[in-house]
Amino acid sequence: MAGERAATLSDVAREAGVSLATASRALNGSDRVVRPELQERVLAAASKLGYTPNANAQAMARGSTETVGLLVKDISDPYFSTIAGGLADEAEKHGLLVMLCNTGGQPEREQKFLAALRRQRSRAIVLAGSDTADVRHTSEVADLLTSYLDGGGRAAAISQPRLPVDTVVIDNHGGAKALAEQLVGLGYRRAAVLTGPEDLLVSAERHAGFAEGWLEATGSKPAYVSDEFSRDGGRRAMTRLLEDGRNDGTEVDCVFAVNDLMAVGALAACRQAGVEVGPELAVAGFDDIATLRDVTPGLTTVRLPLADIGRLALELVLGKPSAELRKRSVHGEVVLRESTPPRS
Amino acid sequence: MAGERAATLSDVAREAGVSLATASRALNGSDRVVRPELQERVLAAASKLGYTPNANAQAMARGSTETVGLLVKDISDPYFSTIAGGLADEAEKHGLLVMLCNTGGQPEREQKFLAALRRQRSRAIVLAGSDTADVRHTSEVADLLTSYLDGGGRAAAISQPRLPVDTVVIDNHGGAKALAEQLVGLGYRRAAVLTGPEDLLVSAERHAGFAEGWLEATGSKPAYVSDEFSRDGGRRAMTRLLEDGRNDGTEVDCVFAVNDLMAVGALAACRQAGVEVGPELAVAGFDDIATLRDVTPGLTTVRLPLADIGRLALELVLGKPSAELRKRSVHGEVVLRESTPPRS
DNA sequence: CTGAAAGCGCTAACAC
DNA sequence: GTGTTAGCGCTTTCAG
Repeated sequence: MAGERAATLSDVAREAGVSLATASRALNGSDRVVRPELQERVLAAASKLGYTPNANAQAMARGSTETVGLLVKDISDPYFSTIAGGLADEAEKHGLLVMLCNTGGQPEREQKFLAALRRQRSRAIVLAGSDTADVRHTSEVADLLTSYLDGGGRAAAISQPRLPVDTVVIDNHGGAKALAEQLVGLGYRRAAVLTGPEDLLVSAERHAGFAEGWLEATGSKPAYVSDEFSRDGGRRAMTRLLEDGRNDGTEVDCVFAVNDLMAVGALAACRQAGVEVGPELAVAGFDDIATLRDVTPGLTTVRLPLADIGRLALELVLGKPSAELRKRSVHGEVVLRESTPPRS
Repeated sequence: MAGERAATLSDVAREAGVSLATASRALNGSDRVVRPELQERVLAAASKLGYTPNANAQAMARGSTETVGLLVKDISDPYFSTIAGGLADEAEKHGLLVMLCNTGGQPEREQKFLAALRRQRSRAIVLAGSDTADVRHTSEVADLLTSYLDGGGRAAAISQPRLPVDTVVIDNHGGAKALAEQLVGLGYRRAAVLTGPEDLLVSAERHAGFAEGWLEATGSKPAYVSDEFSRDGGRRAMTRLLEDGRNDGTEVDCVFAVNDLMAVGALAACRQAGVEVGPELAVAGFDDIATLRDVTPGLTTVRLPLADIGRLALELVLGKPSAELRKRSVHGEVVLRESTPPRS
């Protein structure tokens, strides 16, 4: 069978003894209606020939596709894969295919993907986690998006509203602030924040929110240590924090890692240093990654409805376009667990 | 600007004062060469007009696309997202876009996606984790794949070789067997397996491999409890196992959960039941999910090079086609951690 | 090296 | 209702 030129619509039309147009109408229910008898003949011919419509040809003729693009920094990161899961689910409901673009956080790749998505005439593009303080890159992305939008595309971002598109705004600041307040309420008084790179917005916002809450509640600013926005970054930052504290007597009683991955790294560092998290030192994270809900001690964190965020972003980008930019805010919820027991 | 019909190749050609053919050749380096001067003129015109090639049109004219499809059961599951990450990386190197299809384990969806991918004329399709003992569904998928292949498509699977395509075979049996042997070597004598649904092949294979290893080493077959192939399934199965053991005196000293997620659920169940994993009861998993490497106690497991598996699958499916089906075996490596200390 | 022209497979006016 | 016939935007013979 191999090599057998795939059956086309005209093949089907010929086989059914009808015109091209009729075959087309019968096969895809346009507004026009086809006589049942013919309809059946066409369907029969199509299945006999093993006909499969050519989506590319349809896209050309119709001027629109059935695909949406999703840009993430790293699909193997549970934060993004959970968002992707929600978005993929929603896409399926709309009969859309999603093009997964793994940028690896590299600006060039991001731009390349954006161009590719534009070439594909993707119906819509959702950008997740592409927030940097890198102004140059941000403006290049903004330009690419703008021309994509001008061409009739739709786009949305999941992040902070720095791009000229609809966005699902995650309240990193508020969530971290609420967490700080709760921790102070539990009796903690000396905090440190484990942050990612300075130019990573999520990290910066969570840091700022926590600092603000902490300052308002205690009158003092939390210390902080920066490292990678990853499990190992968290471990290293915590190790450094522990060492420094011992050397200069600036021990803290509570640590906020700006995401769960870093928090888990911090947990590991504590374990290695013989510090018992909970009784001796409180540790909290952010995101509430599902697979991490079983670490011990249970990690206090700020829960984000990640899957919903993905769904929401797609809804937003598929909804009817409006002149002004839309924003949909999503708030986190503080989840207290054993890693931050009430301080006695 | 909006609404402005996107510039086409003919616009560019006209603007540059050359023919359509020349513009095409200049813009995409066909085998033909264009005089540098003209080349430049075309490039200039293209950038002036903000020209973006239409991938759908190219696909039609060329008869081939730049996309590959990836079917996974659940992208938010770290097992799949890690595979997806590796595959996406590799795809990027080849300049390919990946269409992510989240099947949710539903056969109909899987078939729908396969059809969609075929319509899209995807260059290749990689199926991950779609292994059921459901013969009917398997054969329907096989049929769909066959006709896709006949149409010139390429496909590969990650799993067991039950489909008529190249496959990256994961040695679930061998890995589990090796784990069993090591556990016996550590001094364990009474094991139980926490399995997923009977018709899930990965689960069945791991169970069988473990049972075989255990039987050969101890002369007895491990008990087993089935539940969902998930964290909660693991928790429930473990809870039941613990209760039963207390009631009828069949306590075990060692438990093998067929994947890390279930193992983590089992850990939670033990914690709740006041059983100390490690000293009192050994627990092991399978996969070595990255984010789970920090649970306490450290989970003994069988490490699978998940990202490599994704990469490998793409390589396989992109490599030159061969008459006979190719298989690439991937083996797991037992990683001993604190959850299975040597038995004293 | 360049241009003219014939498709690629399908949809959507537009007639009948 | 159904058929005819232009395209959709690009690549690729086939002639020059």
